This record gives sequence, C-alpha cells and structure tokens, in this order.
Amino acid sequence: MSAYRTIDPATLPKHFDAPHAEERWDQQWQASGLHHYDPARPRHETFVVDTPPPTVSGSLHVGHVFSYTHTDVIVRQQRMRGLNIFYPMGWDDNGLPTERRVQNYYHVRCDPKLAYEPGMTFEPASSKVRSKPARLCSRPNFIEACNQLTREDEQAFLALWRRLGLSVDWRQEYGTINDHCRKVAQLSFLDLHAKGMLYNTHAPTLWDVDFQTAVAQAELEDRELDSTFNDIAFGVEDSAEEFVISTTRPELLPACVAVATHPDDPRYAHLVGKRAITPLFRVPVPIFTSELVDKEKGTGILMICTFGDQTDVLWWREQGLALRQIIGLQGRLLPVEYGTPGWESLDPAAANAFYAELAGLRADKARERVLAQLARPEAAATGREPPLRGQRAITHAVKFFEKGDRPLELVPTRQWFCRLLDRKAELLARGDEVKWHPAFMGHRFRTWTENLGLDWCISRQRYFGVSFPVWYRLDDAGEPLYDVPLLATPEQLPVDPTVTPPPGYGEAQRGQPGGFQAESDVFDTWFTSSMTPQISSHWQTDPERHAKLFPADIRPQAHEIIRTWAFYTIAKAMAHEASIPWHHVVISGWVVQRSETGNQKISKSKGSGQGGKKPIPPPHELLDTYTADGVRYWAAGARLGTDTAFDEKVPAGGKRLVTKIFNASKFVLAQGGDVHPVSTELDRAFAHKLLGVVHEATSSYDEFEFAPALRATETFFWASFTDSYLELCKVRARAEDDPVGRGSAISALRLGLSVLLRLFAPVLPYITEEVWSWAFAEQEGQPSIHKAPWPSAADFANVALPADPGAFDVAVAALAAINRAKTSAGVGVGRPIQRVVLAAREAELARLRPVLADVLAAARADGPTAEHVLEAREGLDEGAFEVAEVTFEPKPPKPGETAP
RNA sequence: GGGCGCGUAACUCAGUUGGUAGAGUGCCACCUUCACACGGUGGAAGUCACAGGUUCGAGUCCUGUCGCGCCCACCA
Repeated sequence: MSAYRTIDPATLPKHFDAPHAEERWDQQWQASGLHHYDPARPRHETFVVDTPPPTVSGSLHVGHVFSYTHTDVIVRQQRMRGLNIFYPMGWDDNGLPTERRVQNYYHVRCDPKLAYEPGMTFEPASSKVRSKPARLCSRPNFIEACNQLTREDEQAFLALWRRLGLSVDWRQEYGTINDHCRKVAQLSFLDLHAKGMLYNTHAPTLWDVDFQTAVAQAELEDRELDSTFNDIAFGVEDSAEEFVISTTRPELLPACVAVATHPDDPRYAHLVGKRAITPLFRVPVPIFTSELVDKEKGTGILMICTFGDQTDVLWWREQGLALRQIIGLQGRLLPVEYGTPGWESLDPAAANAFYAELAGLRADKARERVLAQLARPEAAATGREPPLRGQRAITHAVKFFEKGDRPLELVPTRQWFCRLLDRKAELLARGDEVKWHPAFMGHRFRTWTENLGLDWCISRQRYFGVSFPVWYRLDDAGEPLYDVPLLATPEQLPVDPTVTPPPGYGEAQRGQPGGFQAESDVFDTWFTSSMTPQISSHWQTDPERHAKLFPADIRPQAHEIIRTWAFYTIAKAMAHEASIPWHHVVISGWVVQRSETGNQKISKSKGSGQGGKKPIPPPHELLDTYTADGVRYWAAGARLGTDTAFDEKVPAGGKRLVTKIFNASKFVLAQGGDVHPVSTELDRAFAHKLLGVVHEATSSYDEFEFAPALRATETFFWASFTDSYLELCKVRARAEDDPVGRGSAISALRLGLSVLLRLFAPVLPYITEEVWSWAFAEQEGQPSIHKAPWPSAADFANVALPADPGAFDVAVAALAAINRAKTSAGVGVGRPIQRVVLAAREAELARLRPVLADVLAAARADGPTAEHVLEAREGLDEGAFEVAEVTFEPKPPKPGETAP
C-alpha cells in the first residue's frame, strides 16, 4: 500500500512570499516555453487570440491591467483544456499619440523640408530646454526619435505584462511600425486597390487645423460647447426686402454661397428662386428649398457656406454651388479678392475693405470681428439698420477630432478613401456572423455601420506612420497625375516612396517634369491596426501559417473602439478574404472612478486621479501592495462589458484569498498516511458538491465569463472547503485508529485542493503554481498547473456517489448550530464540550447520523467522557438544527497559572 | 431625438428557467483554535429607483416614469 507524500509545513515560509514567487515562476515559465505556440498542431486544437496592441503612449494605468487580465484568464483556461495557444503581443507604436509624446518628451518638431542629419541624438527635455523654441529635425530624424522613445515605452509595458503574469508567447511580439507590419499594411493597400475599393479625390474633408491632417468619421467626437445664435439680416436682389437668418458661425459669411428654406414654409416661399444679397460683402447667392431645412430651427431660413458642416457639403454637391473656401489648412482666413471670378460682389471695394480686417485671423477671432462689423449700419445689404439683429446663447454639439483641441473644419484637400458605403449590407452580415460577448455589444457595431455616412479616409498628413506604396507621374508641366497612381510591387514592400523611386524610374527623375513624385501621406493608424489578425497569421507571406491562425478565435477589446478597431478589422477581412476576422469578440468594460458628478472613465491619456477623489494608484503600486494574483482577482471579478468602479477593498480581498489558499494548502498537504479511496459518506458528499462547482465554472468559461466561475469557486473554497470541510474532517484525517476513514479524508482533501487549485489557476497563476509544485506536479505528472487538465467529471470517477447528496450541508448546519451556541456562551469554538443536546426534525436527525461522528469531532464533543443527545423536535424548520443544551469542559489553565 | 446598459445593505458587487433577498468590505460582540490573527465564530444592517400590470407568487416578465452612464443621430 502506497502512502501519500507529505510536505513539512516547517520548511515553508510563514507567509506566501509573492514578489519572489512571481519573479521565480515568470522566469520558469519563460524558460520552459510554457506559453509557446506549437505550429505543428492542427487548427482545431488551437486557440488563437487577436490581442489588442496597446498604444504605447508611456502612461500605464489600471485600465490596461483590467482588460489584459481578462484576456489572460480566458487564455489560461483554454490552455488547461489542452488547446494549443496562440497569444501574441503587439505594440501600437505608430501614429499621432506617439508623435505628440515625442514632441513633448524631447521638445522637438518635425520639419519635412529639412535634410536628414546622421547621428542626431535625443535627450529628455529639461524645463530649461522647454522654455526655448522646440528643436527642428528632418522627417527621418523625427522617426528615429519616435522609434527610440517607443522602444523605451515598450520595455515598460513588457515588464508590467510579465509581472502581471500574462501568458503571452513573447516570440510573437511585434510593433505596428516594424517592417513586417508595414509590409502587411501596404499589401492590404495593394489588394484593396486591385479590388477597386480605393480612390483618391480632392474634396471637402474633415480637417484638424492643429494636427494639420485629415481625420475619419470614426475619429470624431461630439463636444457640447457654449455658442451663440446670431440673427443676421440678408438683402434680396432688386428689392428693398430683407430676411433674417440665424447662424452660429458668422465668420463664414464671406464663404456664403446660397440660402435655403423649407419647401413648405410660407414665410419665405416668395423668395425662392430669387437671389439673396449677403451683408458686408454684398454677394448675390441663390435661394432654394430643401427638405433638410428645419422650419423650427433658428428663423427657418439659413445660409450655406463652404463649409460649415456636412449638410453644406451635401447641398454644395447637389446644387452645384460655388466654392468659396476661406478657412485655410491652418485654420486661418485665407486672402481672397472680391470682384474676381468666383468672388462676385455688388460692391467689391467695400467687400474687400471688410475682408481685409479678417484675412489671416483664426476662425474664433474672425467671428468676433465679423460680429463687430455686422453691428455697423454700413454693413447692411439693404437699408440703414445694422444687419446684426439679435443674439441668443445656446449650447450645441460640435465635432472634434477625438484627440484634438479645436473644432474640425471641412477643407477641400486630396485624400485617399476606402469604399465602405456601398458594402454596408455585407458588413452588417459579417457583424452578425461574429459572436459578441456580451451579446448587446453587437448593437454598437450595427448602429455604427447603419449610420456610416462617409467612406473611410485612410490618408493622414503625418510623419510617424506607414507610407502609402504610391507615387504619381508628373506631366510635362511638372503637375502630378493623381488618377493613375504608380504602385509598388509586392516584392518591394515595405517601401518608403520618399526614399525609393517607383518601378521603372530612377531617383534622378524625382520631382522632374515627366518624372514622378512620392505620395508623402501615411496611413491612418487603423489601416494597419485593422490587420492585426493578418499581421499575426503572416497573410500573403506564409499561407500555411495563415491557414492555421486565421480567422482567430477571440478578439478582446474595449467597447469604445467597436466603431474603429472592431469595425475596420471586420471590413478588412471582408474585403480581403470574404471572411470574418475572428469568431468571438470579448468586450471588457471600463474602470471608472466614482465622483459627485457621476462616473469617470480612467482615461488612457488623462491618467488617473481625476474627479477630486483619492487617485487610483499606478499599476506597479497596486502590484506591490496586493500582489499580481490579488490584482488579477480584482480584474477577474468584473463581468464582461460591465464598467467597474475601482475599490481597493477588492484586490485586498484577492490578497487575502491568496494567503488563505497558501495556508489551507499547507494543512492539506501536511496530512499523510496510507492511500485509500474516498469512501466515507461526508467525503463523498463533499466531493459531489464540488463536482457541481466544476460544472458551473466550466459552463461559465464556455461563454468566456470568468467572473461567475471565479465567484462560484471562491464561495465554495471559503464556505465549503476551508470553513467547513477542513474542520469536519480534520480529526479523522489524523486518526491513527481509523486508517480507512483517515485515508478517505486525505484523498478527499487532496482531490478538493487539486480541483480548487485548477479552478483558480486562470485567475491566480502564481499561488496555484506554487502549491501545485509542492506535491501535485509529481503526483499528476504535470510540472505546471497551467498545463494540467481543466477539472471535470473525470477527476471524480473514483468517488462513489454519496447515499445522501445533501449530507455535507446537513453536517455543516449541525456544526454551525453548535458554533452558534459556543459563541453566545462566550467561549471559543475550540472549547471541548461535555454534553450537548442537538435538536432537529426527525428527518434531519436521520440524515445527520451518517456524518455525526465528524460533526462531533469538529465540535470537540468527542472526548472520552463527552455526551451527546439527538432530540427530535418537529416544530423546527426543515434543515434547521438547534442546540437545546450545552456544557463545556473547563478552560485548561495557561502554562504558569495554577488551576483554581 | 433614437438605441443600449445600469439603478439591490454604508461601500464594491452577485442574484441562472419567476418560488422565504446574497457575498466581500465596513460595523458590533465574542474567541488565541493543534493550516491561517494577513485568523475564527456569531450578529446587526435592504420599501431590490418609482408607479402600474401579468401571476397563487415578481429583484427577476410586461408597460410607463425618474436618475446615471454609454453608443448613434442632429449640428444652420
């Protein structure tokens, strides 16, 4: 007969040394290749994660820890199911956030006109340096600075991820600006172009005047601003009549090209077809009707300018209106001259005099100036009264670039677009094909797609990004021919067209008539990010790998980027391969901070500590205080898609759980003896109850819902395992005179601990691995718990069903009744009992008898002279036990004291 | 304006198909107990936002109202 191998608790530390264990196990896992993807195994045995590449902007916050833990918990559970895990990590290092951070950190600005300066170095800028103008550098130098800083930032992220225990296969690491990702993005461009989905055009585009770049619809953000409705009188051509329009943007008056009213509005019907005369500039503009005009808004008649909003663009196109662009790329009013073609005026001299006061001003300053002008009588288009007739304060939503500080303008520029509007139905169908967790998040995708109003603008006038693999031929006059772009060949990629000439051309022809000119724009970062599944699968470069990794299984992400990352990724997979990019989207909520005014998101850009409450500590402090397992416990407690208010009590509870696991494990594994099967009724009933928890946790994980699984496991662990079962079987586990009962208890304790450790392992990788290594690694022949089989009915195959599945709960209830009696008598639960009378209904007493010996032992009512009486009392509730009478042994004297 | 989610103990949150309201923290009392005082036992604490409805029975289903958050639309 074999005996259990035991541990000697004296050889273990008093408390779990989490920091050292975390470092030791992380190194062990890296060394053993535990997290490595095995390309030899087939697709159906593989679980593929399309990990979100975090934006490497330097600030790490608790929100990162939260959502990345979610993914890792899911991944670890899948690994224990025996699946071959593909879990990569990328760094989203290109794009505006990086440029902005580099500008601030090194106090530099990119000037694309400068020449590359080899050997230029970048140091963090001191406050002294910051007080001077920023250093200018060439585009290649600027990109070097970006690369330098992102490398540092990536190291900080990597260190955090490792400590948090993310079971990433670090061999699959990438940065979105690296050669591989640039190549995939450029291949995507070539494929979309070949499929006819791309076009470039010169048209009014959403433009950020600070960042000097176009932006896409998906990057818009509405902000409520205070504004003013200004009532301005217009004249009517060949008439003394006037009418009043309302506008929030009087500075666009010089760009007015038409006036519109509703077709059913009797107030202005007589004006339709005539020409209006603008005040100040006295420009005649057509008056027409449109269903889009709201009769109730303002005065019911409005001016159309190039361009105040999207509706202006629509009317401008439909009506073939004039283009009078006055807002320049930098957001200042451009010089114009009335009296020239396109700028007709009834009084060009006066118009030019007024406009001269405006030219060069920023839009906001121009607004004040125009309003001052409109208050002057000579501004009127007709009559003598000043045209400004009234002002009303309002608040209204204004479109901003989500990263920007000034309202967006609509400025005609040349941009590249990807056609999406004509494929909405297919996009919606793909969205339905994907399973969203939680399901209601699918609505966001649907709403966004249904309301899409613009094709995807994919070009950005920035520097640190992926280049277009495009050049344009120059005609004999040196003008670029945009309609027939020269494309790179796939073999050339990745390519920077500003450095490399197009196929068939020499560098000497750059910028020469008859030669070529590079496209200097870079891709929208989402153009690259939307390829993360293909970046990992090596789409178009490794078909075998691609087939094994695409589509992925899960896409974990946050809900605010459903319209960008999820949407564009679905669009790309649809366009390239008529496929979905992944089978499941798993959405994490936000970490929010409570405040008087409501909940605030812990923002990536703003950092924590908003809202006047105690700031949330940065991740490394949380890990120091609560250990990696404790912090993971906090994150794993949140249901998918649900926002969570950060409360330090929760990770503190996680740390407490870790300590409890440590101590309970020491106790269980210290119990030794000959091996016997689980046979005693109490042990069988305990095991049976645990099997129910296994089923519950497993079905939760089937839906990627780790929180209910953790909750069920934890509840059982505290209430049933440590507080109850350990107490109930403790005496028998040491009984020298009952080898069978003792062996049964020890087997059940070990089974319980083994199963519970494995149920906890995805959430608490460190403590579970630590305990596993003490005994189970050898016993089960599996060195790491993270590759041990996920608990199932197979673990209980050798445990016979209990005669009464509820016997365990009956025993717990009886013991609790005795504990109640001890507490109300003011004695400790460890005090031995002389005599106890336990009352319950006869049915309960019958169920108690098979487990009575364990209950009495746990209650210390099993001494040689102890008495117990079971008293049938039918008046009690079902399942209830009551102590009718109890007397205790006298308290033994403390050493040194004399007995009374 | 439309949609989605949320509203449960002082705080943070669970609550499966409708069947006597739960946990952790905090609070109170007691207990040194041979895994653990980073512990244990017990206790107090809720008009399940509000109002109707369906039902023998509603935190749960239906309708409406209020509050909070988010998504989308409007943006003259």
